[in-house]
Amino acid sequence: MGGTDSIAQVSRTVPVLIAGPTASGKSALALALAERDARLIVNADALQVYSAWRILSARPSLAEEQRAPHALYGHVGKAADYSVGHWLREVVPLLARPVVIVGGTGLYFSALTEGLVEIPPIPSAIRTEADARRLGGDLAGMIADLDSLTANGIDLANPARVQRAWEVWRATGRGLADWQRDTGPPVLPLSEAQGLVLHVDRDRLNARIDARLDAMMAAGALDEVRANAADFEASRPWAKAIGAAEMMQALAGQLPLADALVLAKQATHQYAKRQRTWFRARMRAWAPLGSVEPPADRD
RNA sequence: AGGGGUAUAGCUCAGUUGGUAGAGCGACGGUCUCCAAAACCGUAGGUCGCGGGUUCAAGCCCUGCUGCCCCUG
Repeated sequence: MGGTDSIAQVSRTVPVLIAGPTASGKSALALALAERDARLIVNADALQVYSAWRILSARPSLAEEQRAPHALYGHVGKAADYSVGHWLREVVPLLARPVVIVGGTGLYFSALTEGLVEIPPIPSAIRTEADARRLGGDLAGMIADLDSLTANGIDLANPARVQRAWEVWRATGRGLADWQRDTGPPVLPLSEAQGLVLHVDRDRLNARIDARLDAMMAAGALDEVRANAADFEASRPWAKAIGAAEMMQALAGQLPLADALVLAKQATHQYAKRQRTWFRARMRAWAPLGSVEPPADRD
């Protein structure tokens, strides 16, 4: 498959899932399918859920949102806690309608089609305690608290993974690995949907990424960052939009804007690489699809 | 023009009393079941500006040239 004519081969009945790296043209394809089949477009992108970013996260424009119903876009505020679990719970009721789920967050799709254990949310007090220990460099202490099954199953050099395992143990008194053994059936098995992964040649994708950032700047990305400057906290999930931190520095006069843009493009290339790795390794069963050419300004 | 400084991986730089080179970033590859546009792991890059010389041995010393920077006129 490849090109816009590929749409003809996509199912008109089952849920369609479209994954792909940033700037690969996912949104355009989703919109075409939504218009053809009267589908609801459901976001599967960890950053496009935040209301703070429309331009910087390459969220569908207002005009595009009017062409078809969109869900889970820009509906999360800065103060809210949000993660795969929240996303999955929000997706479930939407599956009653014809949908096309589109995004670049591999973890979200894996949770949807392969399952995710329901582990109780971590109380903020424990999160705070865990953050303090991690930042204090007490990774070894946290690892020592873990049960051996869990410890053997995670990357002990990865602070984020260790913290997650520790938080689960601390909040529930049960090891993460033990919880995960109880993973139930997926909400939407791949066999009941059509999974598509967009592929774009690396060099071409990087060029599209660069062009898209330039387009974002022309569309007012810097103003959007300025509007979020007052309560910008680099460690908060919503603030992780690629380019936000770099442009904040530029606005503060700590970095020439041109340099900030180079860094943002670089970071986006690296992000796209991580996405490619995930799709390649975890979504082998999904149908590969060439990118929809024209629109490089959207996902 | 004269004086001084500098020239080491794509970039910024380390290289101890001379024993044929390292780091960070980048690039490339990978991992990942709840902060995932996150976090983490691995790999590959250098005829040490060019030419002479001293030495068993030179990125390190001497010398000529070239580029760049600073100062003076």
